[in-house]
Amino acid sequence: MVAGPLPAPSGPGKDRLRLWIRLLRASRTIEAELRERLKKEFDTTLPRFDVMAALFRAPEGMLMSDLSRFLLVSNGNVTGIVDRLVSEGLVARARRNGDRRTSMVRLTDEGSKSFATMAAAHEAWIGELLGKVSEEDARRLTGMLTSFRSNWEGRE
Amino acid sequence: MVAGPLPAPSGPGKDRLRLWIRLLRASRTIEAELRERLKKEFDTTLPRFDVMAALFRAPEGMLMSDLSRFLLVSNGNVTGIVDRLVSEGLVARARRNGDRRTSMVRLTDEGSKSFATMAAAHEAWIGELLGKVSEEDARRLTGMLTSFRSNWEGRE
DNA sequence: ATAAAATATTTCAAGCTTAAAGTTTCGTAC
DNA sequence: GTACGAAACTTTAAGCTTGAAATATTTTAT
Repeated sequence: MVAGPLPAPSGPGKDRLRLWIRLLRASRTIEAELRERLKKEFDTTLPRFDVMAALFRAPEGMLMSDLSRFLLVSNGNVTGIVDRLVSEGLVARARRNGDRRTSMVRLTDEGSKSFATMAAAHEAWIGELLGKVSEEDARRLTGMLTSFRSNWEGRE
Repeated sequence: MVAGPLPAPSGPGKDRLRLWIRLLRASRTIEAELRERLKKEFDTTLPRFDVMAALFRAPEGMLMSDLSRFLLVSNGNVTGIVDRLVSEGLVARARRNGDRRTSMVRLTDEGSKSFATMAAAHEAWIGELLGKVSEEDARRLTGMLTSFRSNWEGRE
């Protein structure tokens, strides 16, 4: 997946393949840097941060299935991460009146406060890591990725 | 990390943040699709495919440390993946004459044949998943990502 | 009302991942 | 040539990840 430097294959489709490899390497590199900083600065992980970010945007709470769909990860995966966040007091599960299969998951006050701090640092890190991308280029790149989104995101 | 739709925050740096989120969602979505197909079609995993792809480009073999640096993953990680590939007969470790700490890792004939088949399918999948991206747009996007690479890849 | 299908979630096994600690081997300075 | 630090790997513990199986609850069809 992360093929790279040396040869430079050509032929039909090679440009798309090369694009995919660049895309993957860029996101892996940035992701690794963010993971390391989250660990060092806040003693947390990327998956925990992701879940908290999703919940921060939904003060009324989210269902487990909403979380897993939004985060693009499996159902069982979210269970474990939420379990750990609950045991750390950052997230709470609330039984619902109507449907007893589901529970609303939301940030606790502590979780919300904790996330606000991390989010500010996170945004600054992105600004630093993508510093050489001008705001205008960023908008243009975002636009290109957005316009192709329907191609790979079959559902959205 | 994978924040998304609803609100549309603005302010300095928000464009870069939005770019990062798009980048991450694009690569995660495509990655998930590839993982699923590798599993279904070839009963293998993305990490195994990555290792084999790296080795395929280096017929003379690679050191474990070369592999982990190239693939952007930790040293210990590669050990486990290579162990499994060895036990499947797709990869071989060869002791070196000079330095007894290291071993050259390379594809076996079976591994090489197996990879060639998967690589063809893989390239076709990418062509399909990125089908709406014209070859020209692909080259342009690749160029933009490449020109910003030094920003996030401190080493290369 | 009852059975069957659908939904929401958790559990499980296997594998991936990292950071840190441990092992072996090498190079180099005395 | 001995000791010391560096280098290449492996091992370990904890956590992430998936797909599939298991639970529990709700909905739908009869």
